[in-house]
Amino acid sequence: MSLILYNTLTRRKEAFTPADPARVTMYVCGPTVYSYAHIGNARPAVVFDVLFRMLKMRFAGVVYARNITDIDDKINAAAEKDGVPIATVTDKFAAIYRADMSALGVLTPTLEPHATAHVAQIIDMIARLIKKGHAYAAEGHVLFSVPSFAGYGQLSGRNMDDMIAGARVEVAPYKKDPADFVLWKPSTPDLPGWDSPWGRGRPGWHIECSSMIETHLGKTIDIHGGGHDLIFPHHENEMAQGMCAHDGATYARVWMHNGFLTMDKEKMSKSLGNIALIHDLLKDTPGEALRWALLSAHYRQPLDWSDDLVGQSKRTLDRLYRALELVKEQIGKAPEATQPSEKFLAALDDDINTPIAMAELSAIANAIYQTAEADHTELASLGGALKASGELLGVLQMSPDAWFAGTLAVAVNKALVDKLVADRTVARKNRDFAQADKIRQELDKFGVIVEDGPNGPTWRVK
RNA sequence: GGCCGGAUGGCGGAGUGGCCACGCUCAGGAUUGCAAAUCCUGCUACGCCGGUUCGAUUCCGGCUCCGGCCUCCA
Repeated sequence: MSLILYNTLTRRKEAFTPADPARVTMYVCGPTVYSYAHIGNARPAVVFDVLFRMLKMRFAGVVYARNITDIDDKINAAAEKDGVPIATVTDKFAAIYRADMSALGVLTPTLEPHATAHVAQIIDMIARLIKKGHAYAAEGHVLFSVPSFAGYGQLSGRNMDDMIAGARVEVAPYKKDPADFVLWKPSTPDLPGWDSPWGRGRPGWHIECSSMIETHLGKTIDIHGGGHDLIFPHHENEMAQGMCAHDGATYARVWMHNGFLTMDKEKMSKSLGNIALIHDLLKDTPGEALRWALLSAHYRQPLDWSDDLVGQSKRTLDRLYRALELVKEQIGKAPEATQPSEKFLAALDDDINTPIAMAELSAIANAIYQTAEADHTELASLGGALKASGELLGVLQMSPDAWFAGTLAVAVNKALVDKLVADRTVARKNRDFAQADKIRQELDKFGVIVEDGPNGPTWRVK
């Protein structure tokens, strides 16, 4: 089986073959760090994390870069509001972003380049674009000349006439063509800026990514990913810059875009106010449950976020963890990850079909429940496959004990729960069921459920 | 206006020209001191209208509705 990926550029599923299997390159547009990230921001991070895991399993070397945009007017605004340097804002929110991603089981990318560390390279790339006749300086700005690149519009499937007809293109006196976009813009003395041949200023958004890709990954990368809303103008512009700087070399061999997370059927966005911050969600939901919810729909489909979705995800994982717990009880130790099941791999290989992959996880769990308790070989085998499959998806990585105790309110003393459960066991031995039920009701107040199994009682958080 | 997606059972969500997705929820049964967990059964799904076909949720045509991009945006 080979890996099949949908390519936005060709609008088809294609077999994926990297240019160099020893160095597969992937770049995904990361966050602009000026405030807390919402769960919609997490979708690309989680989706491409799954792809990163798949690539690592398959190829000898994978270089995955996810940038941190730390030059941006919104950052400037936030810093000015608090009267602090922009680094204070960006350092804070970059750290929070990393913590959020970690909680969602997202692996650290190979590289996390910061725009501020690449200003020299950005200036160099802009200078080369000017030299090649694809950009021009005007009134302290440098603009990319869209008409100079015949291939403009191929990614987003739009042509210049349509865009101008849309009449939403910013008109500025220094633009030679209304579609030209900014590579460098001047900074007033109160704004952050860097010296350049065109005066003190700061880079435009699109050039940052092109430059960081060139610096770390090369002229042509295998996979470029990001949210669907980045296709135009961001990725279209990135591609134009990269191809023009490199005499037409392919910029990205495969373009991938995830669909949106919606809330009440509308795109989650700060301006609409329909957002759920990862930071807040993690307060009462395990990261794996959020991750499961994010992967519950195919990555190119829209996904409507709701409390109900999170609840369903949590309960589904409960059942999978219970299967792992059962294996552990029967064979006497936690199963170790072996190999993901073939069906599971086949599902992910087909353009990262996570819903089918997740169905396979359930199938393995069902097989565990239906396997004879004495068949330790089979149980260990199934448990190992479940664990290994979960690993590729980035779930089922906790011990069942930790999972079931995970959301226990901090205020509740774990030792107290254990004591109450022990007291209840004594009551049951004495056949004092009234007392036993009373204790159970007590535990229920903490959200704790006691289950009487063949090997004594266990408890978990609802 | 231009470009691009989507419409599946109580909910989430795959997929397919004819047969079971899968998960969650709910109901009934088995089991249990009672529960929970587990097992069994059920809740007669595929936006509308035509067409092709022995047969369409799946292909073709038309329609309606919803969403996204065209401006910072994952």
